[in-house]
Amino acid sequence: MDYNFIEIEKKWQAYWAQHKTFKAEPDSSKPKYYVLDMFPYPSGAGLHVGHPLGYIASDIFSRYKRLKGFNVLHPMGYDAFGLPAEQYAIQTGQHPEKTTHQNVARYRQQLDRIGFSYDWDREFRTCDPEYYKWTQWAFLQMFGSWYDNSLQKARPIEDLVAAFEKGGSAAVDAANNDAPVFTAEEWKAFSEKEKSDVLMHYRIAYQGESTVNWCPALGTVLANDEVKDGYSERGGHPVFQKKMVQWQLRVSAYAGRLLEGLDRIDWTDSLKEMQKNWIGKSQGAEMVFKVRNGEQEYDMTIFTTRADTVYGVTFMVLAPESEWVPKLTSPEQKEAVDAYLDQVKKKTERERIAGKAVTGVFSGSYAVNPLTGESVPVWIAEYVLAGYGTGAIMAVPAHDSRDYAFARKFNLPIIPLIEGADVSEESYDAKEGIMTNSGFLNGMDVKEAIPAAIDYVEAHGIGRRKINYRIRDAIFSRQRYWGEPFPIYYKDGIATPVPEDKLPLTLPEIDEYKPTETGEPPLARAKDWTYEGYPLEKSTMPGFAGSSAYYLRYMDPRNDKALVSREADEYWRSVDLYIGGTEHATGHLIYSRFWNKFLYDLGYVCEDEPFRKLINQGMIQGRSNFVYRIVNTNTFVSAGLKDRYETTEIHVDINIVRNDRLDIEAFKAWRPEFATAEFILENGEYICGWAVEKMSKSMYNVVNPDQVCDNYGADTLRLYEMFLGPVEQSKPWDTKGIDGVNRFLRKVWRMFWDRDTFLVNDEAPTPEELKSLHKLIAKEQEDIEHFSYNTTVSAFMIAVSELQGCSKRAILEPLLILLSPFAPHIAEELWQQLGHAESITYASFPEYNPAYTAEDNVKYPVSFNGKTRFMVDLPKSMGPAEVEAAVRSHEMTAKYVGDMSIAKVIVVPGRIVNVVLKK
RNA sequence: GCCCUGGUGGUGAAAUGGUAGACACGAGGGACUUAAAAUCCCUUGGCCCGAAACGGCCGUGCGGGUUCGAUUCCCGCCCGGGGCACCA
Repeated sequence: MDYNFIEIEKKWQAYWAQHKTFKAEPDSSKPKYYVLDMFPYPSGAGLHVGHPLGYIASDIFSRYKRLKGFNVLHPMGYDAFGLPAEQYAIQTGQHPEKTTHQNVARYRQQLDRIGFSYDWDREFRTCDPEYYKWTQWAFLQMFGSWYDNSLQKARPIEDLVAAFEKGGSAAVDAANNDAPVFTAEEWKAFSEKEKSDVLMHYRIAYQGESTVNWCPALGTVLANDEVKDGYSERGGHPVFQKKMVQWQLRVSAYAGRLLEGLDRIDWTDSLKEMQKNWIGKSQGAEMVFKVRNGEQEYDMTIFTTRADTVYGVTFMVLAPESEWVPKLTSPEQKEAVDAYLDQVKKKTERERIAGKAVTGVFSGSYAVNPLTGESVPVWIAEYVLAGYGTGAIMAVPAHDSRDYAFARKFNLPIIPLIEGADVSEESYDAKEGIMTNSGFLNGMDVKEAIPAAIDYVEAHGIGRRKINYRIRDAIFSRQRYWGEPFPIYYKDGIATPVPEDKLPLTLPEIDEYKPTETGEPPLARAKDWTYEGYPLEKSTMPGFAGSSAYYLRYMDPRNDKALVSREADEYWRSVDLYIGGTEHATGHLIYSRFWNKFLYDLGYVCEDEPFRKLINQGMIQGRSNFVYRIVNTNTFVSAGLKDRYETTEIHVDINIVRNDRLDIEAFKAWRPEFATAEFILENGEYICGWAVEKMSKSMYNVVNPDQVCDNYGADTLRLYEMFLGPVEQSKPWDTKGIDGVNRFLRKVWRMFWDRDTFLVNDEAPTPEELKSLHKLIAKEQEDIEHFSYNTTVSAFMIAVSELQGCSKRAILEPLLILLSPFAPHIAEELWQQLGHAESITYASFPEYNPAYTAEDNVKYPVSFNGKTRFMVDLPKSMGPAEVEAAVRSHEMTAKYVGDMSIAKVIVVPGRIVNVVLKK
């Protein structure tokens, strides 16, 4: 019998589906293990060979854990709301639901061919109403909650109302956005609308005005992580800053916990670092400066991390969008300020970043330095950001490079505060040196001066210690159709939740997916988009809404009473292993952690962090091939000779190239213009050039997993993707090595079959055979736990070549179990041929017995003055003195000693012998 | 600019501080075969000596250091990949 992978794979995929082999149910008799892949967005292009890399790794881990006796939850689904389907709908008029459905079907088909051990009964799409009901539900919970800073947790909004009734706004320390100040009496006197407006400043899901990333081309706002270098991540359209009222999530309230939680989870350093950067904690102080515009005087708060430099403040700067700008613009300067603001507003985000030109305008007002009493001018400049700190800064040009550039441009004074600092050419930003020109701080080192200055400021009521975070609240509305509708309607202008028992609030049908002529979101086109006669919210939720809690839903996907039942949540708890790309570091992985912590605060889930361990799989890049056409001809020259001619490099479809050799006939047939092509060959072959590039259609370098499954089988694909290198590493897809892996599987097959003879026998294994097997058991165990799959595959190859010719059941049975996580189809087939009625999934991982691999002898490397010269086999039981004696009398020793003499012999028992020679 | 990563043959890569290059591809040679496919065996980091050798020298981006011994640890650079970036 031959190794017919096509039939074997079909057979076992059907078997697993039919027997629900991978169905997971809570089972208190077994330890649980939850392995999750970042679910895909089903795009129209289908899967390429890079997508399954992480899926294969997680599948191997899942199958391994099952063999180890764990109850494994390994689900899959689709992140199905999003822009591409909607853009396609706008262009074609086709309902995004339809495209999404088709794409999902195609993804499922492709996934099924690779033989994943998913529990498909738990599959869902984020655009299913039964699913997004719970996205809407979570939103309503956030709408109905506020964040208590003193308890550091979210609480029901009713608690806040009760506190206001008792003590007004001063009664609580709550996260808020510029909430007004009021007494208990004032609160009681507020109208319903006024109360609602006040509460809106506290809700965790709130509506508020803020500067947002507005993308006119997409007709929607975007979250910070959806903008890259001033362009939209999807589509690459320019993005502008604009003030708008939007739904937002108070992620910033959780900044401290998001940061501190990183210490308790097993993620890579680089990913934690990215999140730390994104959260951007900085410790400093808020300080109050008196500011004066003519007769008007105000207290203006600024944030600084360098309170020690307050003696060097020579001017103040406001962000153009700051609320202080109108207050502090003097009548004489009004025209200049307006012109400046106008100019700033017209810039795209891109221009603002890229230009880095120093711009600004004087406001006409002055501020008083609270320590020196000196008066300094207040400027307006775009290098100060409205969204960070208070949107206003004290400028210390001597010790801040941005302030320095500004001072130079506008001729403002620069006062150095650190002894010996030369500020004639550039600012001295380093936090080291001895303070000078700084009153009571003089003589201190900067490191002492910072806390000393803050202490002073606090003692004199000028300011207080403050921690600022860079992370912003997440903009949560999109002016789009293909997303979750907000379960919010407007009753007399008050945002009111649709009752929970009316969820899901399903997307209405509309006839066109574009925004309306008046610029309203597409939902404005829906007939009767109202609730009990009141208008419903017309924007929809962003892409990350549906992916923020999907891992919880997998625990209990068909529950229509709760997002997840208490029992299911307490059994599965959180994701033990999460595999996905780094591109979600500052998006999904932040939002999910936030979302989970919120649900945790309200007692809906029992774990505070959703993903205990996270592995980032690398990207698989494409390996493109090129042909070289001699200019103005239809003649192509082989890569090795191309330098002799003037040529143009042309991408050639990698499907007509094998090992960089071009299939000339296929090339002629590829495109009509090449039909008459001529070739200059080397050694009778046309050698193509190559390059590693992103996998994309336009570079003709996309490798589709289906092709690989057709040619080599899913088991080979799985093994090969692992063999390619460490999972975390990015690498080009290169089919060169795939034959080796396929050869290995055929070798395994031949341990069982010689043509039509079934070879397996019941002979007792030899010590050597047991040693090979147990070395492999130990290696696989060790490697899988460390996600080092490539070395496991190598270990398999070594074991199989050592075991060549061995067809003993006692060896082959455990070998198949070891192989099954990697190459499950072939393992199942041979397992069945060994007479097992049940799937190999239910087998147990073989027990490692160190006795079989133990060596009686130790191989000592013998070094002379550090150069290892030879190895000597000595019994393990030998003591250091005996080892030394054996080495001294070894025949090779005399040769290396030569005319020198032995000064001493260093023996590290079990490790090394080093002979130190001297003249 | 700041932070994180990585740098080893023709290629993908492997090495608890202990014979660098396992394993695999590719390449070369051979066996089997009418032939091909498949399979199996040998060689394969560079240079040198040699009839041969378990012969010599060099070699893990570069320069230092620690050590009997460094791909591995420490310091200073160079280059690639990724992230953040007027964050006061």
